[in-house]
Amino acid sequence: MALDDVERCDEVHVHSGVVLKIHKEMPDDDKLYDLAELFKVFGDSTRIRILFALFEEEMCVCDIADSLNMTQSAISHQLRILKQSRLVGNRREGKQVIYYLADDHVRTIIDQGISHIEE
Amino acid sequence: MALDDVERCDEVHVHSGVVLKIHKEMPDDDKLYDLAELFKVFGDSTRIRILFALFEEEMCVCDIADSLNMTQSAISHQLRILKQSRLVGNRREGKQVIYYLADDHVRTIIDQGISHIEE
DNA sequence: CAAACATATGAATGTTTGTTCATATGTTCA
DNA sequence: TGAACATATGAACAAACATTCATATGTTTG
Repeated sequence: MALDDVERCDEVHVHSGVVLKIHKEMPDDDKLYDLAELFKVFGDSTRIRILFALFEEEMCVCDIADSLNMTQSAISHQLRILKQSRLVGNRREGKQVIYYLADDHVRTIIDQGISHIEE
Repeated sequence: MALDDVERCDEVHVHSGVVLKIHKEMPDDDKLYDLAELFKVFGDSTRIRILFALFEEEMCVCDIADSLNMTQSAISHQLRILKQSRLVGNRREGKQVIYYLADDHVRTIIDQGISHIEE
């Protein structure tokens, strides 16, 4: 589909200078996709609860499932998603796998979210 | 379902002190739900693109649709979601409705997201 | 090596969600 | 007031998703 296949409002209302600037500042599709994917990960309360749990300290899967009162399987599936987006890391310790927060962005993003909803 | 209906790992692995602390620090369900709902809003590339457009300047619905090369209806549906979560505001100016960013959290959250994916 | 434990994963299922299409609401202007 | 324009919205549909269940993989220990 070409760029101009879609309806337009009157020329009066479209300021082509701005439209150009928007195109210029807009990240490319890959980056927009990655960004949306990242925020999607925060968009589930189970995953947010996992992150809050890991704010306290690193933990094995079973401890997380226990703290959140959910099944091991459900938690494991969600940890996979959190790990794919590099929000958490893990390491094996014997039979267990220990998960931990990957970096500080997690906390900053969640804190900003909280201050938004608390306004 | 009671709190202890779910499987547990060996007592050795559950540090009840930590579990208690997690329960203490964990926001209540309403807040977790609201937080997840908020991030869900960021979890769609169309909505992110709308926010990027509004970073440049406030705009009417038609200009946004135009800049993003999408239908008025699709944009309008998404603006409704953005407005519900108070990320954007709007005002009517004659036939048009002008949308604008509600506050700075939007920018901070997106910037943190970008720095995470760029790491 | 076998049993027990901890975690991961594939398939199935019900739910949520983004877009489209048709149409309704609201505003201006002739 | 009626036609034209701008926006909003409900219904429908396909795609994405979270949990469950069954089972596989990996690790320790007797």
